[in-house]
Amino acid sequence: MNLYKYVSDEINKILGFDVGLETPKNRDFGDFATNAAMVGAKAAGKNPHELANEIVPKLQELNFIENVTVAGPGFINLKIKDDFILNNAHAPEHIATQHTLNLDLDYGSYNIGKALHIGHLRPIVVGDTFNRIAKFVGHNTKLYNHVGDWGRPMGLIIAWILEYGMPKNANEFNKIYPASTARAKEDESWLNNAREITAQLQSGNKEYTKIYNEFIPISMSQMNETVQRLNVLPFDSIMGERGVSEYIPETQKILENTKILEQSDGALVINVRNDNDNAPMPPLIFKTNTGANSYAAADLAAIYYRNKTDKPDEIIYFTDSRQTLHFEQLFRAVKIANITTAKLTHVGFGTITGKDGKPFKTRDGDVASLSDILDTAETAVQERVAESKKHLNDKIIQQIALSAVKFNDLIHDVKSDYIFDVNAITSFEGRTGPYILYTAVRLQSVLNRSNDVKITKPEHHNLTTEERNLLIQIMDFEHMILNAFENRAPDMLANYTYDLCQLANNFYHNCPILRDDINPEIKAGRLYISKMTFDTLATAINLMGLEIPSEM
RNA sequence: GCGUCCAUGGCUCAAUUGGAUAGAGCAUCUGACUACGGAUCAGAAGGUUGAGGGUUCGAAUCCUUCUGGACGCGCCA
Repeated sequence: MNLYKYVSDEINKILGFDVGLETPKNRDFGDFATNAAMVGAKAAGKNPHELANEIVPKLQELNFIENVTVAGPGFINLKIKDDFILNNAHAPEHIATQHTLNLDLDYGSYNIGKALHIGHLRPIVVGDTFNRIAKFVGHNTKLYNHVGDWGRPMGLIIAWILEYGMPKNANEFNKIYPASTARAKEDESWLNNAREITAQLQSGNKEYTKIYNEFIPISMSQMNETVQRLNVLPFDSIMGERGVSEYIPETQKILENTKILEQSDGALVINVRNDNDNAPMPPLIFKTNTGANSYAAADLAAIYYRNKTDKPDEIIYFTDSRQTLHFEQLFRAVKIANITTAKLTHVGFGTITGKDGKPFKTRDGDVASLSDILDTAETAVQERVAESKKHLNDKIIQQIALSAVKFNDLIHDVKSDYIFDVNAITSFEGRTGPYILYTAVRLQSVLNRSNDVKITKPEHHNLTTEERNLLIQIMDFEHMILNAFENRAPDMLANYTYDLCQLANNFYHNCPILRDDINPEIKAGRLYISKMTFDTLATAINLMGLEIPSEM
């Protein structure tokens, strides 16, 4: 049961108007509180306490209410009956919403030429979890990986290959783009050559296409390998810039029909400025002066394509917040040309930084690759396991390491930068992924040991404070997950899960379950609560794309 | 220069989107029935929420000025 919604609905019904229901930070006040008396006082011409005293008797009639009190400046605090909590708490199930939305989610954005690096971590991890959340609350999603496989980097790579030959493996391939970029910085003719090659590739040059088709698979298979380690759901479409470029002519026609394409210094641009803009708003470049398609053209064509094939209600992009201006321009252009009526959303991430507050680099000063980061975490787990003289297999070590990296990523507010401190996330003490998994493993261990006891809902069970708090948290899952979806904020899920684990460990310590001196009735009640807790935790862990190890 | 975002104990992050006594983790100190699994749990200490002003019953949250930082501002993606 969604306790919050139930209580809120019942109160609104009995009072005849909608009140704002809150859960007090301090549990001593009660399970729920409303500020209705304070909000309504002025309009009613009464003081908050007077008004509160009129409301209280009505609320006392509700059969699930233990007591109602007025406190502070006029808060009305409610306490829910224990029996009601025990009888209505259950582990979360998929939610069937009345308004199922078709959502196109865009994240990942591999770049051909560059191995996946730390900058890909957040979009993929957060995007994946958001996808799982969206499905959990009843929406349809389609996952797009808008691969960067058609822009200037292709020209730079081809130019290099023309001179030095085809790379033999992924490692060799990875060196090409940085080398060619460095050369372009010093040598303008090299850059111009690459730009020219890019334009010709895009218009079908056979020689370049042949080279292109050879290195693309090398790069893609390497990136797919890395992503598989992240345990994320597969993309539905990896149609990248090249794939959507097929739709650029149709998109261009729409833009021409609406007469918004303009010539400017040899380029084709769309003016997206607004009269009340007080910020610089450069035009969106559709085609460059060499005739190459810009990334904006690919983005426009992608929206055109998705609108046609998916009829999405909303397209959500998960990228670095440095692209905010680009998406603002893009969304304006879409609106002007009326390419789709779908809502367009950009979720912009902060940067992952080192301790110095600058973008995270390895000790050598290079951008850390995603696989390096996972390797580092796995090594740290291995050391930790060795210290504690345990023996865990490779799979478990990977599961624990991944939980450390992903949970740390998910728990941060997406908008803000966060510091990637290898030591902190691999110490595994406190608020970490391993803590979450450990809690689940212990609960599972208790459940496994209780084979002879049937786990059913007890007729009656006197709740301890720990049990009560835990059950209320479980009953808050649905409310939380709906909020996480609405706010595009998977960090709400991560924070909730951590709180759940704290309460679960609290319960575990203070409420012995299988010990011999515990009577069978209490044992049954606590097993019931343990099972529900485990199921809730397992759901949360699954939504974060993590796995519960068989032991730890 | 213009714009966007940010600033919360020594450190890393929360705060139900305007609610009550600002909560956790790390680090520090003290403890836990001879471990239903100690990667755990309990307690102590640590705060004028960057600074000033304003809005109202009520501000970390909204407005404003300032300070400090990150990022962005036409042919890169």
